[in-house]
Amino acid sequence: MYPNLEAHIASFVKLQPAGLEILRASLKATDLRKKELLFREGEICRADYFVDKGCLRMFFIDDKGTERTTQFAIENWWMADYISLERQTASGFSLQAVEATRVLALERNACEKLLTAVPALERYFRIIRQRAYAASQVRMKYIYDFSGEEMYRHFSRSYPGFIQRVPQYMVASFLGMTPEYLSEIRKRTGR
Amino acid sequence: MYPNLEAHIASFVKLQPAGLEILRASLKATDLRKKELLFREGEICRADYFVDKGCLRMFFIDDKGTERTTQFAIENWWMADYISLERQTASGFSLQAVEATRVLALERNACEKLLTAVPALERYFRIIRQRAYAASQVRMKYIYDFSGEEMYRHFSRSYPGFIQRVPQYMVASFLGMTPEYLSEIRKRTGR
DNA sequence: CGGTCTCTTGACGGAGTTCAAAGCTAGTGG
DNA sequence: CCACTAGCTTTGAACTCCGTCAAGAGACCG
Repeated sequence: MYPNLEAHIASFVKLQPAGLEILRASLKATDLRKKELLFREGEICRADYFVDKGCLRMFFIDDKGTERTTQFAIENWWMADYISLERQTASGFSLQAVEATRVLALERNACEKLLTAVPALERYFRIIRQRAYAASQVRMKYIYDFSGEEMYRHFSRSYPGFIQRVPQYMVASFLGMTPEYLSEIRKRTGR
Repeated sequence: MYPNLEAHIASFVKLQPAGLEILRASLKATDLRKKELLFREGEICRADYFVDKGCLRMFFIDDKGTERTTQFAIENWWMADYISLERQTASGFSLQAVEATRVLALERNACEKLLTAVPALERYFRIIRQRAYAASQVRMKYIYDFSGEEMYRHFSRSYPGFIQRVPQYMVASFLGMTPEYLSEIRKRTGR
């Protein structure tokens, strides 16, 4: 039914057929066109989204009206504003498809019920969240440690090909710099 | 036995007496003096640490030899380098007591066994990790959005009193600036 | 009290931003 | 399938925030 997600879960915990059924019933598959939004700044994040195919980004608009991309999510990543999702309060972010994207949405109430019915998934999400947090610890270190140029070099080495998938101004805002400056760096470092 | 941690867990999940016993047996309480290290950059993070009393910080040394503080943890927070902990590889961080601190250490193997024996704790840690991750999403937003001066104002409003607990150069490095510049900001904004 | 750690001050420099304008590219409709 | 347009990228000059360096003033601990 959802081979990518099911394989992903299976690599962490073993589900009973009954559990798998409940999981499938808890999800809603949605296809998004390029630039389509799952929710907008000020709205509530209603689900945790698994990227089945494609790419999502999280961003907000700063006081000067510029978009600032804080995260990307590609295949096999979950993405949500977890504060907005937990408390059902207005989100400070927007969630958008960077390209044509298929997501599996696990809505808040469905998630609660799912975890009660299939406790083995608590373990799956515990591990997933721990890894996401670990990744953000490392990323924080890069932000503290690297200059703009080092950030770009690190990023383009770690995710070669991803650069082609995303417009450069989004990469720039993700790296915490202006598109103009990224352009200058790319000229210096030879694309 | 460990009233702070046990109350903290109880606010999320209900443990059976037997589970509580196993939990207690899995922990090691350690008292640290000011500046004492739990592990050093290049060593392995062997446990997840719960701050029972006091304050920890995570930091690394940048290429110029300057300490950069990436996180603080106070009472009722867990702290670890989760990549080093999961893979048992060398950590890119050091973990240090900012003041006299009492931690409860949950070592990696003990943690594995504990979670197998008491699956209800998977839920506790899933929620805790999700909140930690949510906090890092918000923090990331501040980092993208705020100037140095705004970061300081936000920080000193959000955690009044914490400033007094921690030397200023650690606050500066946490805010991503030099002590000299923080000093200048404090002069401008009236302490 | 003496020495080390911490905080402050000020002059200077550089990484990165801002603004404006021109060149490209890709998607869209005819 | 081409032409047009809107959006993306590049360039360059002026500017600014913040880091660097160096030196002095406190403050804390033995």
